[in-house]
Amino acid sequence: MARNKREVDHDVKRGQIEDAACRLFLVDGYEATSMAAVAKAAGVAPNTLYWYFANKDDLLVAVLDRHVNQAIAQLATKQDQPLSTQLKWLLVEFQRTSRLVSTVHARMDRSDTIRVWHDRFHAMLDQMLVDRMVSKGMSRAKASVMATVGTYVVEGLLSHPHTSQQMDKVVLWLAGNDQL
Amino acid sequence: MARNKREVDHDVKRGQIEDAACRLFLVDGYEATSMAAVAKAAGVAPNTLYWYFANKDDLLVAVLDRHVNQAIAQLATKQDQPLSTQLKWLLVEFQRTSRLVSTVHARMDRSDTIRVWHDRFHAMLDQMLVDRMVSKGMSRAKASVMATVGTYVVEGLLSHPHTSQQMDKVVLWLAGNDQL
DNA sequence: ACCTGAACACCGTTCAAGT
DNA sequence: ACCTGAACACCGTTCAAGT
Repeated sequence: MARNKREVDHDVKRGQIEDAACRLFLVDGYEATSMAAVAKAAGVAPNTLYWYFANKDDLLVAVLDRHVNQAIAQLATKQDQPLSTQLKWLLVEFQRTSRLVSTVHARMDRSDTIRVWHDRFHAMLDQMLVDRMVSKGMSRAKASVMATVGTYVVEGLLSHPHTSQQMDKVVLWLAGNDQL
Repeated sequence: MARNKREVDHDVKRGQIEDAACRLFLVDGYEATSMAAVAKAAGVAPNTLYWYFANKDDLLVAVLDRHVNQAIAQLATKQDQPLSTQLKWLLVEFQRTSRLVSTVHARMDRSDTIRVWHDRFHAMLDQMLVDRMVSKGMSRAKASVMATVGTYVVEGLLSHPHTSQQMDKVVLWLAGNDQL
């Protein structure tokens, strides 16, 4: 008897649950965060989550979309800065979410929802990268290869330990070679 | 009252459990395979597994070592073949275990055992690649960067869907650029 | 439409007891 | 030293019942 039934808008409450999940998934990781923990942080009973999300993977997708949309929005404000700067900013930005990258790959073949999201994300990223390189004068054939290479190198850098020097060297090579 | 106590050697039985786990982890994936399923396939009670392995991650490490040792042994017999052939063989070989690659990355920060194994594996692979490129006349500085790039591109190819044409193009670029 | 307490099936792991 | 049945704590999810 308090905050239920229309006292709070559906989307607002859904957003509050996403807030809690967002925070916990980043700090503790997806697998280490139980639905019970998310519910507690959001101030609801565990099963209430299932009114707003079909399952835990669905909640993950909502969290992922938040991160991606935020990154895209912030990147848009940096379009006129040098490309190496943008690349480095993107790396630092995604480093915070590197655990989620691993989680997505691990859950892809257990959850259709996650696999669809993953494939869509890569299609979008790939198109973005190819278009940029083509507009810089690179042939579409080469741009296609370099987009794939660039994506996987960044993913690898994110999910493996590195000295910042080694990382800088690789980013430098990438920026020079890709003509991003 | 049958196959217990010294009737079967410790290491042999441990190997039989690894056999079962190896098969199930590849077919169903690590997370989808319960310890109960491994035990059943090996013909023992679930808790018997814990006499031979400290926990599920320990069992995974044993399975991973099997795959790696097998791959190294087979690769050794191909040392005189062209490098692009070797690279392609390695890709196909590891493609069978691509789910385990994702699993290792996802479990790294929950399990010390897995993280240690992962870091060791990359150190070994990196040294192998760098040595080979240096022996082909590449500077150590460039070889270091290219080893990192090559490793991550291969990891990316393994864990993402691709047309075989796109994969061939990237491998070709890699073989040409790396001077592996 | 929204929320909940209680339950379900499953999981990795442990324990006490056996040989 | 090796093996087991039974139990434990936890998990994602569901159900019946409430407002």
